[in-house]
Amino acid sequence: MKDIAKAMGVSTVTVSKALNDKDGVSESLREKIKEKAKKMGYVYNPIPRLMRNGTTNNIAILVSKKFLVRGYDVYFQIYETIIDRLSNKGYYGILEVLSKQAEFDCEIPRVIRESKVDGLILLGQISEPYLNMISSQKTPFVLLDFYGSYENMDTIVADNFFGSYMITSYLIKNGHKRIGFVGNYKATSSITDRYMGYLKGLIEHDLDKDVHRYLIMDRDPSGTPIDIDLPKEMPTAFVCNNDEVANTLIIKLKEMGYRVPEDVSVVGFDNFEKIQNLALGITTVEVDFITMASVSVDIMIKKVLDRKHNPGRQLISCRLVLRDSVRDLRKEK
Amino acid sequence: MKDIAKAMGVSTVTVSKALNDKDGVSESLREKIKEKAKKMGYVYNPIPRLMRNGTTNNIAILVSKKFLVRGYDVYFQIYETIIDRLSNKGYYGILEVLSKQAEFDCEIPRVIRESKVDGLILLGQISEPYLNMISSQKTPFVLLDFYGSYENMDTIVADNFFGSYMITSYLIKNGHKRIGFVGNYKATSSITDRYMGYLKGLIEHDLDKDVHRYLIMDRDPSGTPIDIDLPKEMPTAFVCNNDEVANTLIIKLKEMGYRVPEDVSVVGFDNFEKIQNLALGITTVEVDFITMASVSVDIMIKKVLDRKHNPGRQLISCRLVLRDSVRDLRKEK
DNA sequence: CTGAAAGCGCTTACAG
DNA sequence: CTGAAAGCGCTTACAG
Repeated sequence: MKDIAKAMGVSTVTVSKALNDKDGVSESLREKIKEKAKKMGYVYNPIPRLMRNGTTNNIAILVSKKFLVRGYDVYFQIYETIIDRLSNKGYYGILEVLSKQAEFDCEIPRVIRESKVDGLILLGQISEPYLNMISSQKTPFVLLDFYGSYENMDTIVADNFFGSYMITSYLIKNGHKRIGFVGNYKATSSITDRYMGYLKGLIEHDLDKDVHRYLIMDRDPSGTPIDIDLPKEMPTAFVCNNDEVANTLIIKLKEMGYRVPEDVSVVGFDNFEKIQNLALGITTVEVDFITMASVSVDIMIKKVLDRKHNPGRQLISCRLVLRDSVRDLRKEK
Repeated sequence: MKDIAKAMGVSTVTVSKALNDKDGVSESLREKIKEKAKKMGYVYNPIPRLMRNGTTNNIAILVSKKFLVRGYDVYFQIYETIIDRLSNKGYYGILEVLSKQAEFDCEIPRVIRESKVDGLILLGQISEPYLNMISSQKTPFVLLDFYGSYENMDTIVADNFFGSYMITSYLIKNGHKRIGFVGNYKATSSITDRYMGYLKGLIEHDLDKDVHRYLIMDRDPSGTPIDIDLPKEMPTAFVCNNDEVANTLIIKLKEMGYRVPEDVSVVGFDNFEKIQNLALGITTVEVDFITMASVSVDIMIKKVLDRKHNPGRQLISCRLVLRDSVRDLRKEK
């Protein structure tokens, strides 16, 4: 800029105004300055501006390593959407992956330690102590795809409770009475809510008596996957906490000689496309990850601009997707 | 910093030295200053330092949207590794996704336009005009997982040629003589090289006569997937340009009544774990994406630090992974 | 061991 | 319409 000013015989102030399309320069001068700048190969340096307003234009996305599962890349899809949305709003996204150890030690994320970002999107459930550490920092943040009993936290989640209630009710409407649930409801708030929705469905129809018999774990409380153990007495249908587990279950059932849906019905959650790349289409609940990601970015940016912005818990609605993995038991009676 | 200086009755220079563990402060003073800083909730602002040395500490990862395929997230895996490696080296990664349109228009990526990064990792093949545009910018860059006939470009690729030659030779050793190739060898340099390795294998054993008959497209030249058309006369084995296509092919063959590997053998490429989540293990070539990602980061940072660093084309070696999708035709003779 | 001065490259508020 | 002055928050080279 200084060079341009010198070359044109004007001040840097004028150059700055010209290049930024601000008032205070004549049109003809502006044109000439812009031309000269291009000719001289001038590249704008955004750092000083950031320094003035103490802002970085970066938003961090903090995600626990345990959620980055190969082949079931729901979170990558969300991440991509976040990046896209941030980009549209003039921001940049910086991904920080949280190791188990770092989460356990409540290590301050590097993006915060080094003041690299204006805000933080926490993608996927993290431990409460870690969350407390984050709250004690000054950086504004939102929770995406999980929540806790925390007050005043802004979080964006799918309406898991209602979605699960819907699909359970659908099974019941199709004549199922013994319905199992696959998932460790203690692992994340999403699974808890899906379990609660399932329970509500059962309770409404007085089908909850033997519910504990049909409860199957798919991971330990920390989220590490474990083998699925089928119950001795088989239900006629399973509500799985996500499509991946539904897929694994179907493979397992087939290995054991059960046909799906002829012998056992199976429903999933998420409507994750690639998993559906099977002979059998899985009936599931569609989670609108795109909207979730977009809303989280919008809220995040509002919070960056106005620290007092505090919209609370945002629920994104779900939708039933009917496919071929449920048998209609009514027809046969 | 100013506040701390005032509160302690020293200069900001001393505070700066104390907090950065630089010489020129007595140990006792340093301790006191650090304590005070913590008490006052001081957070370091990295921007001014960046301004001084005109650096951002950010590296951009530029990837075309067409490579972000759900469920076959090799590039997400690479991206994650890059982030991790960058983090270890004190850098941050910023992802920019390139739309088809932006690539076609040779739009300058936003990270460069806004001087957001010190360097650029181009992940996955992009058009030559686009690459020319990138070269004409001042930001140093490396190519990851593709290359062209370009001079002086630093690129990191798997040894696709040799890997494909290995697995083709393996098929031939197992008695196969009519071997097909699945993949559009015009789509990316990786597929071209895999095709060339396959051809070399055939040529060495004089099996290349009817090679065009067994060449099957899996995508158009721009990378959009197309349906696989099986040849009228079936070969005894297929070399697929990646595991995903191998998987699709196996499903297709099964639908048409062929058994794998009893009737037809199929091999893949990449050794992408999740795709292997099938009843049948696919014999394939393992591409060491982790090393590729790490090496690309190392080279990138060296280039940032020294613009003259120019190591050229780096080949990362591949490894055969034998599983169950190849029939040994020798045994039966 | 300590600090006054200058500077990183830009912008803003103000005076002319 | 134009520009001199001050400042963003830190660091470096130098003097004391």
